[in-house]
Formats: sequence, C-alpha cells, structure tokens
Amino acid sequence: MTITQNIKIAVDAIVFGYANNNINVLLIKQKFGELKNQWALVGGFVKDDERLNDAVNRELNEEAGIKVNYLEQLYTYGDDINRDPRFRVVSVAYFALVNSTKLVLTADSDAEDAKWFPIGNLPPLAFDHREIITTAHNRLKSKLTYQPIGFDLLPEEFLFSDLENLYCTILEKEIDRRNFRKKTLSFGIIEETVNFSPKKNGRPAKLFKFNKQKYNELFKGGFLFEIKFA
Amino acid sequence: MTITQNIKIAVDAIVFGYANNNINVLLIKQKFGELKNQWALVGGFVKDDERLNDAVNRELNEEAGIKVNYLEQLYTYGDDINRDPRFRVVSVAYFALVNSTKLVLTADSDAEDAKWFPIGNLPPLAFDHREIITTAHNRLKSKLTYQPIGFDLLPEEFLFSDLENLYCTILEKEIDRRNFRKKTLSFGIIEETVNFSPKKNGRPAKLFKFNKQKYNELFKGGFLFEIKFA
DNA sequence: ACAAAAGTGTTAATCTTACACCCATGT
DNA sequence: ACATGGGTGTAAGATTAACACTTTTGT
Repeated sequence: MTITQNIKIAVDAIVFGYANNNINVLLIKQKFGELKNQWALVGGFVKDDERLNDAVNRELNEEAGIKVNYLEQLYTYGDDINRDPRFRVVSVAYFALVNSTKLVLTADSDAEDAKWFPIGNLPPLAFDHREIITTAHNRLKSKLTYQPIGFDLLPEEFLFSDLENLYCTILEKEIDRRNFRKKTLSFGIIEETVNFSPKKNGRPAKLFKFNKQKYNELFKGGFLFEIKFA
Repeated sequence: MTITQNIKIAVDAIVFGYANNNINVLLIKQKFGELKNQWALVGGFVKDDERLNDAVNRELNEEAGIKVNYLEQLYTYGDDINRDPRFRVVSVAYFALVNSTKLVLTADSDAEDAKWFPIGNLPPLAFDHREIITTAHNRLKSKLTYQPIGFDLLPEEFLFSDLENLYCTILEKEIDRRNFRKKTLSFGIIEETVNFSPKKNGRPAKLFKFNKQKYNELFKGGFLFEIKFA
C-alpha cells in the first residue's frame, strides 16, 4: 500500500511571558522567502525522526535560545489549505509559558531577531499566526482559572501581589485582595518563604512559593484547583 | 526553499454513542495490511486538497456510513515515531458524538465491518488506538460537566431520567434526582414538550428537549453551563 | 391493591461576596 | 509625619447537599 501525499508538517509555539502587568508574546522575524521581514511565531518543519514535542523545543532553542516552563499542545491547524502560500502545511501549535526571569532573550544562536511583544500591540503577522495567538490567548485565560499555570509565568519566589496582578491582568477583572488571598491559600499549595521582597516603598512583603509536588498529590486525590471571580 | 519530509498525515475519529446505560465506541475491522482483521478507529489519510475536518467526515461516511452530531479536534498524535509500523504517521484525532437514534449502522458502503463496542469491553486495537480512546473518554467525562454535550448523545426528545442516567453512567457517580432536575432546569435551556414517553411500567414521563439556540444566546452573554456533583 | 417509575420542597451546611481599617517600612 | 503598598476578619447572601413521600399508570 503506497500513499502519495504532499502535505508538510510543522510545529509552531505561542510563548507567553508576563512582565509589568502585561502579557507578552514571543515573535521572530522571518529571514527568508516571500514573507521576509514579517513577524511570526517560533516554529518550523518537523524532522522525519523527531517527535513533535522535540521539534518545538528544538525550534525554541534554535530560534530564540529559550527553555519554557510549561508546554502543551494547543491545536492543529489544517483546515485552511492555503494558510502557507508556498505549499500545504499542517501546523501543530503548542502553547508555552516562560517565567519572568527568562524574559531577557540571550543573543546566542539566531536569537537576535526574536522579540517580546505585548499582546495588545502585536505587529502584522505572517500566515494565520494572529488567529493562532488569539486561540492561545483564550486558552491562557480559561486555563488560568482551573489549573495552577500562573506560577509558570512568575519567578520561583513571588509576591502575593504579583500573583494577584497576574490574575487581574490576564482575566481583565478586578479582584478583592482579601478574598483572593483567602481562597488561594486555602488550597495549601502556596507556601510562605522566609524571604522578603527588596521593595522601595511600603511595608516589606513576604515572598511565596508554589509547591508543585503538593499540588500533584492533591490532584491525584481528586482536588480541583479553581479560581473564579465575578 | 525545498523541504523534504517523509511524514504522512492521517485523521482518526473516536465516535461515542450511548445506549442501555452504556457508552459505546465505534470501531472498524482493518481489511488490509499487517494489521488485517484487527479492530481500529475510523480514520485514514488526508488528501492533498482536503481540509482536516472534511477528511474525518469523509472517512466517517465511507467507513461507517454515519453522520455525527458533534465533532471537535481532540489531540494530534505524533510523539511516538513508530506508532504506525509501516512508516511515520502523524494522526489528528477527532472526538465525535452521535445520538442514540443512529446507533444502528446502516449496511451501505464499507459499513459491514463497523461495529459498536461498549467502552468497558473493547477488543484488542491496532496502533495506539487504545490510548487515543482513553484520552477521548477522559475528554467526554470532563466536558460533560461544563458543556451541554450530553444532548448530542440522546435523541431529540428524551426523558429526564435518560439524561440523569447518562450523567450517572459517564461520570460513574450517584446523582440525587431532585437536585439534578432542579439544577439542570434552572439553566432554562431544557424545555418540556407536550409528548409523553411510551413506557410500559410506572407513571408516564414527559419528554424534554434541549434548546440549543437558547443556550447559544446565554453563552454569548457569559453564562456557563456547569454540572458538578460530589 | 400493588409494583414501577415519575414527580416534587425544605432545611442545614458550605461557599462566595462585599466591604474598611491598621501595619511596617522608607523618605 | 506622611506616603506607599502589605496584611487581615466578619457578616449577609447565594449555592449546594442531604433527605422521603406522593402521583400516575399498568397489571
């Protein structure tokens, strides 16, 4: 049985980072082809002997020199036959998060043309990448409420106010500080450290840490993380 | 820029049907190749000029002569390079539901080798199809609690007790009839019809109908369907 | 009259929301 | 002493959970 098929498989990564009350998306500038100088998602073709997830990690490393904290498959784009003007490409898009200590892109490899853009201020994008980012953004917003992925956008140790601001920013909602704190602490998956923030203004704030192991245990026991606010 | 790549793209469909307090999965018997006579999911290779979702619908029609009530992309399987022993295949799996009036497979097309199997009693399966079905089954269980997809497994008009049994069966939980009815009716998306069930035993029961249009309106306004029970 | 499944309300417990003042530091 | 952001408790309201008897039909 022989199959002739002329479709190429690519992977693309939507990488989100959080800084200064802003969600940022990692983009790279196309260097070749018809779409030269347009901005696009990190991505590329899958090698014959390469797993899909290895392909994404490889591209992230080659094109932006970055290692992500969280990676999951998002959606496979293959319904628009002409999404790539050159030939038919089906792209498996991955949703990724990096914590804010990695927001400075190191200039090694091809990374010079990689840049963070605030989600509210994206440049014109190649292919259907704008649409893909919208899907990823929706995933971010909804997933934040039922999985503890916010911690993958923050440094190892963080201020409670940072966590709160992250939720406010991404969900575009006002949050009551007391209720938020009560709720999130009640899960028992966030721990106080002995450290304090190096702040200029106001009362010094304790630094907190997400206990992932504890979360995993609770999760196995049926516990569901959930943050919802009117 | 030329890309050489030797990976084929296929689609597979996990179709669930509900009957007699049982979830059933649609499988077909392989006719050719090394895996001849093994059971497998409906699926096949994508044509060069065919959208992914068109490919699934075509395969569903060709191999089982069935039209589904609900279809969504599930996951793309491409991390196991040898999942198909012949050559590398990346498969986009789709999650589908049919309502119980369609559980009798018409014998047209290739459908003679298509059969429903209770999820608790599957035959040995080709490729990684067992694993794919597990993922789909999990999606069914979780989605049932936050989207009104249960109605796609029932006939147009159904008994409240059928709906309740469907939830009990799929979620593997006891449900309080009064609380369940109160909650689901409170959404205002289920309507009483004038018809009654043709039952042998007990008090005749009203037939109900899901008002999809109403749900869509509410959904746009921010309403979230949610059925959770301890 | 009895078997079988449908239909229906109330109460306690829990969770969610709304809301305002004091605290610790730097300048 | 004041400006800045951190930290905390309580009460009303809404939602969920637990629970048992009556109704309508066929036999």
